[in-house]
Amino acid sequence: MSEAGNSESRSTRDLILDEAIVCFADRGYEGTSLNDIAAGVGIRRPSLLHHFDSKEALYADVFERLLSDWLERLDVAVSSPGTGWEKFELVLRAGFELFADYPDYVRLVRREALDGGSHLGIDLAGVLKPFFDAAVAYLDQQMDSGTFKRHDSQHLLITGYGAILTYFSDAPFIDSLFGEPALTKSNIQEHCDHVLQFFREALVPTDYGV
Amino acid sequence: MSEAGNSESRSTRDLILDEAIVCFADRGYEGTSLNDIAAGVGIRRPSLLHHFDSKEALYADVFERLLSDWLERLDVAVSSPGTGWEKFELVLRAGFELFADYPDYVRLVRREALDGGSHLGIDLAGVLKPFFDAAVAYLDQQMDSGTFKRHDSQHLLITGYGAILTYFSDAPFIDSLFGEPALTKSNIQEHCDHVLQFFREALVPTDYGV
DNA sequence: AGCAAACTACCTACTAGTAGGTAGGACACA
DNA sequence: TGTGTCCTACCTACTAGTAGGTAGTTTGCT
Repeated sequence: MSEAGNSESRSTRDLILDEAIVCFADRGYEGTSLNDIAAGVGIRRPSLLHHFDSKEALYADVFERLLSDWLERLDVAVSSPGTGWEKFELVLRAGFELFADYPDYVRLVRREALDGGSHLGIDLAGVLKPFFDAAVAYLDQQMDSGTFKRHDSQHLLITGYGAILTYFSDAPFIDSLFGEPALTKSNIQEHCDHVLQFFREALVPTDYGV
Repeated sequence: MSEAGNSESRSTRDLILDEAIVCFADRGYEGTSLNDIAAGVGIRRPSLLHHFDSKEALYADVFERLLSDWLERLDVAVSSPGTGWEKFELVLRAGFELFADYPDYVRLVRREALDGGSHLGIDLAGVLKPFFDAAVAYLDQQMDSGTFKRHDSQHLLITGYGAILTYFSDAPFIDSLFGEPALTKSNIQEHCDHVLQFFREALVPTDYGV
């Protein structure tokens, strides 16, 4: 979160946003009623609507907060020093860390990607496209110089996006397949290490070693 | 589909199931009303409820049809001959083919995985777990014998699951990132080839060649 | 074959309940 | 005395599901 502090120091508006994220992530936009959110905060629906003009406006604000959090951390990771595999690993680990901190956000984004952004004024893909394009350019450059093995950069990124997001978004499903909770610290770490090993073996030429 | 024929040869019940799949995949369980589905078929809601006891029963039937379709094709692919990478590639390609045929099914499963199976009597993960366990055993055996490089089989499968499903479930989102439709025949083929190349480089030891 | 009972598939009209949203009053605090 | 925050009470629109009725077809009996 951008803000810190216990529930008493946070404004009602922030408490509503907190609760809305959980509800929208859990049950989706249509599956969540304003009554659910208001009840979670401990107020009535009309009081909630005093802080937000409408359900759509609340949803948009939730998403705005999410995106600003993400872009902030993404910027830090992307603008970090390092080259080749080192940098790639750093950005990927930052992504994992981000998602591990906000698994609710991940499920929200997944739902939005599924719905095609129909609830939103803002265009999720449009906001992320510059980062996507920059990543494509970076990968192409690494492949041109021989630091990375040749792959289709766009498809590679989508594969990575899917491999990482799915672990968080489909956690309840993976719980059942694994027979143990997917989102424990150690299991998240394991999956992160696995994805990194996987990408390294697919990307880094063998004569470059580790 | 299990059944074939044009819309006139299909029973009303089947037409309802067809429409329900599209609606549930598009807008989710909560976002779809029985009026939407009935209107898509060209009948009234009460007539729809003559064929299905309730909305939940309809949803369950949709899922039952989906699962039987999937398991049928999965069985064929899994029980195919072949060893090592060949077999792995065959099963993966079968999965891609299946998803390409029924992108709506993929989005439905994704939504269900997100919701944790809350709408369903049957347990999606429970049905798929035997296949998952069999795949884990197969991979472990390949790694023990040195045919595949060592990875965590469970995490490897989840990574593959995510990499493949995401391309279909998040297609509208990927459309925007790519700047062109993701679900064209050629783009699906490209992504399939990419994922296979990716997995081969991560799995097949270099001294085994192609 | 002819007739009647039963069944199928659909309809309109309704129920009870819930959704998002609004109007206006109570209360606290500056 | 404002101003901000909350409330109750209400609205309209929509939801899933039911009641009851009506064509048309199928079935069974003579």
